[in-house]
Amino acid sequence: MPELPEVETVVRGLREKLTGREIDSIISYREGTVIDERSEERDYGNIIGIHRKGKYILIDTDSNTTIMIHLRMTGKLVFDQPAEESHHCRAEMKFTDQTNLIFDDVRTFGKINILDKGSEEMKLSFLGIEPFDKGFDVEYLQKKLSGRKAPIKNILLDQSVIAGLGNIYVLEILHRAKISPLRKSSDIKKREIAAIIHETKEVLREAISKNGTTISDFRRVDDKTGEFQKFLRVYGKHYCKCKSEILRVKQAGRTSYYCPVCQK
DNA sequence: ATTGCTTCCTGAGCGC
DNA sequence: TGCGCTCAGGAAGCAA
Repeated sequence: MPELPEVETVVRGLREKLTGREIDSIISYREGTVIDERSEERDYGNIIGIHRKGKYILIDTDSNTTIMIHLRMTGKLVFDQPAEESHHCRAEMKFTDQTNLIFDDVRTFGKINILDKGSEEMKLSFLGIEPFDKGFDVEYLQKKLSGRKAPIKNILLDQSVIAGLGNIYVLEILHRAKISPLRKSSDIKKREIAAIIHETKEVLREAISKNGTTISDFRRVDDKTGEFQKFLRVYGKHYCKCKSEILRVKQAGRTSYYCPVCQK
């Protein structure tokens, strides 16, 4: 499931492969996957920049256009692959030099929004802070947690609090910070908040350096898998490194994994 | 204001 | 072999 490190990995791949290419067409093979919301009809233009906000991929062109892509759970962007080789091809971007980019998405939740440049600002204004921003510090998180009765796990998953975390990384962060995902947010102590901040940056940095986590579907732009799944400590595990059994519980509709001995 | 449930969707894995 | 059930989950939308 693409979270910040996987999206960052894809963005880096896209930047290398797509920068400077001219978009000839964008084909939607499924109703609702590609949505052109621009104020007027015009060419897509040449790709001049690719970046990321939270889990959203943003592709800028010189035609006053920003292409916003969200992979959701099973979306993949694969460069230079014939559409017929992709099992669940939902959309395709064709370039004037005959190369292409395939949007493959088994569960069809992913979306490609074609926008007037700048209008993504408003659309993404609900997003919270980026984990690598200077402002992501104890003071920021303390403010967000104070008075909140929901479990810490739920708050960390909230994109309007921190942009980019998903189920896997939130659980890895809490395990490294030695905090149970069940803890009430307002009860988390200052030094524990500091641990969460530190481990968030650390886990994300490590995961990006390993090209993200592939559990089942995630692929890089060259269709290779990530490697961080080898370094997970709780997600999907049966035993903690301390030999205790990892517990599984449902929180906000998602499975949480945690070690009742290491995490308090 | 905050919280939590349902919905979208398909394929894998399991029991019978 | 094949059927039906459960599970995986990001974010929107809605209800309490």
